[in-house]
Amino acid sequence: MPAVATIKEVARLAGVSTATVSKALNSSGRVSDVLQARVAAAAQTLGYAPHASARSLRSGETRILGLLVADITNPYFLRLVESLEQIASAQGYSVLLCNSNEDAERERRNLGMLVSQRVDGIVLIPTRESWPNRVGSLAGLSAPVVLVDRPMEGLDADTVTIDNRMAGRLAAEHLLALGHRRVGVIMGSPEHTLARHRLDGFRQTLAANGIMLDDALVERNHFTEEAAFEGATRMLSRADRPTAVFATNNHMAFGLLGAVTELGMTVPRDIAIVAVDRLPWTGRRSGIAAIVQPSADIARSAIGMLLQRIGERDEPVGGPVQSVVLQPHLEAGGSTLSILEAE
Amino acid sequence: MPAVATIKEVARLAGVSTATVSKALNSSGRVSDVLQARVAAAAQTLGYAPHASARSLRSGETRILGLLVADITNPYFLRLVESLEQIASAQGYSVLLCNSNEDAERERRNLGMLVSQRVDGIVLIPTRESWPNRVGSLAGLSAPVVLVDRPMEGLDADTVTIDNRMAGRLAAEHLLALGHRRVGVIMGSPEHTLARHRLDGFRQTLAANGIMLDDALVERNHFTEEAAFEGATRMLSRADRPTAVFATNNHMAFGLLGAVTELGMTVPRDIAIVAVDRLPWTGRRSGIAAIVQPSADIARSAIGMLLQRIGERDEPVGGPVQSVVLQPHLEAGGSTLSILEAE
DNA sequence: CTGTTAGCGCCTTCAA
DNA sequence: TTGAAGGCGCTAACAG
Repeated sequence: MPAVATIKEVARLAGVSTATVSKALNSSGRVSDVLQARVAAAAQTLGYAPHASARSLRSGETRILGLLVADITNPYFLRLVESLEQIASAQGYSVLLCNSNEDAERERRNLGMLVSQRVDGIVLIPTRESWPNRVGSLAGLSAPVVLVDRPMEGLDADTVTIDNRMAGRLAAEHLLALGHRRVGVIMGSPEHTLARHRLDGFRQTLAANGIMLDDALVERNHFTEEAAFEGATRMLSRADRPTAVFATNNHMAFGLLGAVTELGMTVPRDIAIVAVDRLPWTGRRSGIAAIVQPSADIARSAIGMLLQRIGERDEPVGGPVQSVVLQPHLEAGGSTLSILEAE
Repeated sequence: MPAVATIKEVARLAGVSTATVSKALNSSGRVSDVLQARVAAAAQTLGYAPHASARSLRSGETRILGLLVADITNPYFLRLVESLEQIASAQGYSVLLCNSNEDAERERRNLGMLVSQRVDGIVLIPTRESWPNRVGSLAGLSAPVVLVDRPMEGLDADTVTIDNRMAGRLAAEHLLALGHRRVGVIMGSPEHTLARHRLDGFRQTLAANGIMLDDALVERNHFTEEAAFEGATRMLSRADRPTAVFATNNHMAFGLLGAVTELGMTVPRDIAIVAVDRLPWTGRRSGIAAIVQPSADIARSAIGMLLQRIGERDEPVGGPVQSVVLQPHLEAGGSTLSILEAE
């Protein structure tokens, strides 16, 4: 296993100085065509590839972005990672992927690693739990951070989120339009802003249409599929069970779907479901209506803001913190149970 | 945005030399308890984090592994990435993620990037198409490479694959046990070893049980969901359509599933399906039997072999090339259509 | 247009 | 036990 050639070896082979090699290969500074060609040839034959560590030690930039994701098993975050990688790559950045697995301590360690790596910027989907002085640590970071999906109280950082109240509202409007009156909600912990906003939007829209959301039909669980499964089983076993259910994210929807199947029910024949985020690879044919978060747009915004901050790095003052809020949209798939037709 | 503190600043604050700081923080060499504590305190207050680039320039290792994945939209590869990240992380390695998107040219560029980054090792799931001198380039690499899932003709590298003939065999045995006689296959291009092996195992097992696979019921398509959808639609529209279908991977299964739904059929009521890889997050309840590839084990083997090579780096000769073949297993889910019961 | 030089931050001799 | 010095590979500044 020979080590990769260095600039010095290229220089020797081409019969020039290392500075000339550098200039030739980076098209910086003037180099005569003859030497240009000779250097290129030498680099070619040696299979030269510049040593990124040496270069970033010198230049102070790594052309790497850190992706610190709370939970990569969430299909929505996964699609986000996919988009982020693609967009970063198109802009000439590589991507260091870290999964915190909803573990605060892992997030802390991963962040330290990204700092050590001197990544040029960080896309952070924070864990639900925090760790000691998280806000302070993030604020003191030398690399710009953009927060995605989950905003963070007190942190003065760029943010990309969706309008979660609107997500709830779209879900409610969809079910109302189909004639549903008795509806349930499978959600995670109401202590988390995001889930609460989705519920609020849902409830308020129902209320505005004269329907009072029965609190007994709001299952507040842990954010796990299992908890959602149990909650949903409970809810659907009631005599006065709802005709439609709103699931506030992918994990909730999977749990709900499991309960539905387990109970011998079929979607959308027996029950209508609207969920935030399309269930991956089954979306349009599952009979489940989805409130879709525009992950490609979110990724584009996030990387865009990051690159802007990176560009500003040497400026005296950075611009004001930006907060982009994107709108989700309904994707009914045309197959949700309609009470109107049934009647 | 202040830059991260350097070892020099820590040294000054602690009133010692940089060498002492280095020794103290890395527990290499002897340092008195007093200085040890003073250094630790200084590092703490300055928020010191060693500059990974400087360190790797010096040490010649990056503690980064490259993940070069052919197609991250394939749920199976995605689960693999998840496992790989987790295992690498547990071993103190970070992960640089690249998606080739089944594009040979992108793979080539990404590989160059990984070389520039001087990653300590590369997990490669190669694209189906090759690029000029791919084998040569990979063979000449200074970092060890482990090939996952798709072996590569002529490349002398460690490999982790599953027994693809066995995958076909398990699928066939499952369907035979359920009493199916007329079965179809939705596969990608037979030019690719992997798909061909799965078909071979399937066909041979049928033959061994006195059943001749009707070649008209083998849809050979591109490896896309769309192509599979079309092929499946064609197959299921026949008068003599099969009672069970084998899909050779996730994309094929999704296409097949789409066709089934589109034609108003239900799984497993109207047709039995067995597919390689569990459809993500729907597996046990979908009525589809899965030939499961043990992704966690595959990831463990791959990282293990890589770390072993990395450990051997300075050795005179590396050990012989290893080729691990893992066994898939059937996960029927108890809900596949049984012809026996139906009769 | 080309080459020499210095230094980015770190770790590892080697000498005290 | 501690510190001084050199060099990993690269590029920007300057000198020729």
